[in-house]
Amino acid sequence: MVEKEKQILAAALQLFVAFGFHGTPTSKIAAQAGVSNGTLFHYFKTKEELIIALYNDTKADMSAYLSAQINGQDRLELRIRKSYIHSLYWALENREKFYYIQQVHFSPHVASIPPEVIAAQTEFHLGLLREGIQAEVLRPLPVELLFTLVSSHVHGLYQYLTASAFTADHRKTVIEESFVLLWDMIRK
Amino acid sequence: MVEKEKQILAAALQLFVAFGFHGTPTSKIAAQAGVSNGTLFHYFKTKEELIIALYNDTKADMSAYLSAQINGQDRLELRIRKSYIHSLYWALENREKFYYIQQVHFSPHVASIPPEVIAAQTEFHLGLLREGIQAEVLRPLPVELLFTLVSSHVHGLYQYLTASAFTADHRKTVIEESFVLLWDMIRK
DNA sequence: ACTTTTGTAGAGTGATTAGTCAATCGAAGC
DNA sequence: GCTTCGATTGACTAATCACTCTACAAAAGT
Repeated sequence: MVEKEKQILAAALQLFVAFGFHGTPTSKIAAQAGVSNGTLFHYFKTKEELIIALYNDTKADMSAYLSAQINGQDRLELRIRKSYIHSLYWALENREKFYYIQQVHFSPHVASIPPEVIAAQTEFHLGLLREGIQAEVLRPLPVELLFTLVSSHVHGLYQYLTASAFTADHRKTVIEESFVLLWDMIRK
Repeated sequence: MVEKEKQILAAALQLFVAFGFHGTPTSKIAAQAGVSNGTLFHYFKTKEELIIALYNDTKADMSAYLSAQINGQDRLELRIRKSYIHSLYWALENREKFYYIQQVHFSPHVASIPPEVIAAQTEFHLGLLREGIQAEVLRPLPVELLFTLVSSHVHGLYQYLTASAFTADHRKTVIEESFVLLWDMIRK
């Protein structure tokens, strides 16, 4: 049954986010997932392996969502716009997952993730930006700089939107207006 | 002796950043600080208290540095500019401390920090921005939005500058150019 | 049918660790 | 010199937790 594996991952996500890595014993994860202690270790050899598997699973989830939203036929600005806006939508709809990714990044467990795995995940976004520079749509800055400017914009907006309770409508407005600010900053 | 307390905080900073909260036992902190196990618990009743004390100490350090750099007589744009640039300089010169602040933010320990303590620390920056909006120097956006846009810009730049090894000169150029981008985004 | 593999359970274990405590030390005041 | 009291020590404890192991059940394969 792959079912149990998913249950374990779901339970781990909830508990890790709520209580941190140290604060959630494997026994509690197993209990919350409705499986025995031994079963957890049948699917994940160590707690560390579970932490990393959950990270990969979460990242894959986000990537899949983004890919589904963006149409390769659209013109570049629209693709960048969609990539920005839907990153935010995904984050807002999957707050635990979005938080978990950052939680892993600020923990010693990042060291266990092969750099090429992390690189692969940003490749899509870097590609978009590279295309923009080449087409002289975006400022001729280093791609990595553009990339961090855009990602931190996303993180900032996320923080702003989750700090207060806005209506879905107002959220949409803020997100779209914030893209205009971002776009004016990076466009040629 | 206040000396020992400082030694413990310094040791804790190094170890927490290198191995995470769970990964560093209090015994190792005491050893690295050159004091006994009991002494550590004489100064900090619990490990949690040590974590929080280190957080406050670090934040105070940053605030003191920033206050010293900014002259209340300067005109607003210069004060904002200095606040941006020196935040980055401090972060680059105190990477462990800067990292630690974020590490705490993505851990369950944030919950133990009274919200008003966190608020007090952002009050200075919010004040600058409020002044800018009132003087019609900055766009009439919600201050909190402006604030997160600026802070995430700082974080993004920090990440970019630490990911690769640049000369001090080149770093200075990038920081100054990035402020222009930011300023164009937020100014009226 | 029967053998093999795979999944599941949960009690058990060895190691680790936060925090305690009783004993000493040393400086300051008298 | 004596007393007091905070600082300091490090052995100790009680609890926790990651992980193992044995036993059993259920599929899958033949």
